[in-house]
Amino acid sequence: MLMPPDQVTYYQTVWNIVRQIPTGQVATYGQIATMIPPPESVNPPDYDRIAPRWVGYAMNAVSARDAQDIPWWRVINSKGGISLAEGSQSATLQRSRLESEGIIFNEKDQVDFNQCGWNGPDDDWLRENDLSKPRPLRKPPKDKPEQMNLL
DNA sequence: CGTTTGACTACGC
DNA sequence: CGCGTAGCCAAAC
Repeated sequence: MLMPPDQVTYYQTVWNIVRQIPTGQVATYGQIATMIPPPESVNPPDYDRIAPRWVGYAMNAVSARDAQDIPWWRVINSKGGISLAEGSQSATLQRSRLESEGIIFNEKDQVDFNQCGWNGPDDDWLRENDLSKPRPLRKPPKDKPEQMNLL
């Protein structure tokens, strides 16, 4: 079996992660990038800024055929907005699909990560796939002010 | 074949 | 907060 180029591996890793995003939740490009170990050719400090773009390339490379298999619309940018060209057919489709999953966009066309942000795959899945745990997008709800948790 | 252009993000003003 | 920029992979011009 032929060994695929690194790029193919990277893209497939991205797609595998995107497949794990549950209905009604969203992940960011940067969040997905932090799960994937940096290639040796990249300086680790640079990786955090470079890799999110690679995730964007991977999403751009999702073919129409694969799109059935990959919930590409659940990947948005770090500001909580849709990165596709505003007004484009793709952007409209992405937003409508998210809204049909119950996701709310505010007046600035951004979602609330505390409400719909994804905190990453299960630990078991991450371990099986040799991936790192991402920074959670959704902070633990402090809905009980009277109950102060341990620091 | 050099240039441009992205589905990005952290950081410095 | 908003704006500009660096960082750098591929694919389309």
